[in-house]
Amino acid sequence: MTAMEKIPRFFRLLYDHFGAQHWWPCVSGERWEIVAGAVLTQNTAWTNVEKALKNLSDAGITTPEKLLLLPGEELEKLIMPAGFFRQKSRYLTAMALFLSEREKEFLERDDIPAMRKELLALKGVGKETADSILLYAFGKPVFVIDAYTRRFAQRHLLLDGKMPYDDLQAIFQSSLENTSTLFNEYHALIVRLCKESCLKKECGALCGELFGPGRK
DNA sequence: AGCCAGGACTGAG
DNA sequence: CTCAGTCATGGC
Repeated sequence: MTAMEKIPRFFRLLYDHFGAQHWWPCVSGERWEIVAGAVLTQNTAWTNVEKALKNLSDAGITTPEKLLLLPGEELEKLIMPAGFFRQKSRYLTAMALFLSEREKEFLERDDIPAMRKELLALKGVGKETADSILLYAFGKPVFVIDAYTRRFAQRHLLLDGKMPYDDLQAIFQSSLENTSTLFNEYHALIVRLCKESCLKKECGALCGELFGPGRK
């Protein structure tokens, strides 16, 4: 079975086993919290991101506009638990500046490649962060490739886990109906699977049960 | 005591 | 293009 054949089938298996995940995980559901989380989670455990997000929420920073009123030093203190706080405070400020001007327009626009380029032009926004924002904050049909997706592709789709980002993304997107709800669920299910039974980069009994023998 | 986590930037080769 | 070094905290 080819990867393109496996991808839709494995979604069914995951969905039937775990059910709907309703991502992105966040407290308020505010768009800004999703965007901030996407930046803060860069190479950082989500438990630490949650602490930073709670600090921001408690401080009343729930929109890009409110963040822009906060002195940079204060911002650094609030997000400290998420690590890399000096860079990330600048990244968040740049993002807030951008969104305070373009957020409305982004909601209605449909030219995904153009929006992606604009996000990628911001300091601190790479492909994964840009795509997470497009999918989870703006509901655009973009498949997010992260460390979990690569692990899943390597172990179960028998692909080269370190192939270029856009190539791996193209495989997923050409194997599925391009809808944000599907891409949202699929990525969430991959994360759920990895957290549940792919710890230490190896799969437990569940993976074998769902997909059959994969790669060592 | 390390090692790692839902990356991205910079500089060098 | 690939690669190492850098950034920082908290949990295990």
